[in-house]
Amino acid sequence: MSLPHAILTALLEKPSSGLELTRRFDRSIGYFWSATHQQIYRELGKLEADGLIRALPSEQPARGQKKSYEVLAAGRAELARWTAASQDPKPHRDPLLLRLRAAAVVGTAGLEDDLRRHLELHEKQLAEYREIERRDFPPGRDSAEDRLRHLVLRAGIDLETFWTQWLRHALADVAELPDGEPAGPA
Amino acid sequence: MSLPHAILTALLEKPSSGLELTRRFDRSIGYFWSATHQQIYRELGKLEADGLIRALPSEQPARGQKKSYEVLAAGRAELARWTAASQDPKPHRDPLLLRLRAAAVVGTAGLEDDLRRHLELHEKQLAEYREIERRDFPPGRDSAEDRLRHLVLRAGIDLETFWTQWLRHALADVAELPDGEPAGPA
DNA sequence: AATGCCATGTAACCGGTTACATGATTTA
DNA sequence: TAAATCATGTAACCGGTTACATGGCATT
Repeated sequence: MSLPHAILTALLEKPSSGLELTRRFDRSIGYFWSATHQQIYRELGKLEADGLIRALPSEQPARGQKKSYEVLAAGRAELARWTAASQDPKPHRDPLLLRLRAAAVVGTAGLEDDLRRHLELHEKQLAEYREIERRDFPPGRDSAEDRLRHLVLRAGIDLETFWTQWLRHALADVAELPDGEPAGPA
Repeated sequence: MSLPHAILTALLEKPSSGLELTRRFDRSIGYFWSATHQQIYRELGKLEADGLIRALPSEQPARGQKKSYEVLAAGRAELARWTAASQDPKPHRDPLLLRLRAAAVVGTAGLEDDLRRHLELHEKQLAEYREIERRDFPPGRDSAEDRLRHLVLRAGIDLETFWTQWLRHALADVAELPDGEPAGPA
């Protein structure tokens, strides 16, 4: 149940319409919690029905008309409750690691290209994060909020760094392996 | 669409019944693709209907009776196809990073305990991975299959290492921040 | 008037989660 | 024979994904 809280956070940072939220999810928020516009509109409806947010009264509510929302006191309280609540980490699900394991059984033929492609994507993402860090977090000045936001960005940078390094190892290993399937099961 | 392929891989490594698969998912496979027994039985039924696996004929198929499966040629081919196919990386979804971002808005009160708990869980997982590495991958000997399996385990070790380090940074930062909510929005 | 974009939605589907049901086998 | 455990399943739900629909506004 994280999507409503992601939206509450985004709306507290700045009241927005559904489409504006969608764009912000495509950018910064989506780096660790992505959402499509369909999800966002659906969730905005629920949050409004639950009394956690409200539409800004200025605009008339009609189809095709922009409708902006702001967080109510109950919404802020719910977000604070959720942030402080204990939550178990959900298990990973990584198809790429699964494919490597499958390749140990059926062979590595065809894998190398996609590993290279993934490496490029992660390198691109890493560069993007580093650019954000350079722009938004110059050394020296860090308020309380900045400290936390920088910490989150650091997680993104370190994760992408890990993936690029791991993929380089993987490519080196796969390159010197025979293409076909290995010997049968033990 | 990774669950069926995770099952095919597991069955190629060793033909098994549904419950045996469930246990193997709890152990090694589940480290990067978890599944419950309900999912597994459902998927075994589909895979059998699609002609990718078959029940071993020895056992009688009755409720409460063990039923083991093996992979057919079509199943192995499908797994090889999937392993080689290009697949886009799916976007991350990490509630913990989201909570940090929310904490930048509503304050860090109550967060510290859960960060500590997560740190302990990741340290435990890391120790488990390292033990597996010590036991299954002694230095020196690595066949082709071993090389790939070791690579996957290395990903687990490095990811857990990242998380433990990041959580220690996070705890240090949160500890020296005021508990309450920070100043209002810009 | 036609085209294209902005903005908000609806509907169907699909995989994962949770709760529960049922039969068979072992052990007290 | 009662309880516990092994083993296989069914059903309802829920969040995320994909495809499509509709209205308003700006440009040509």
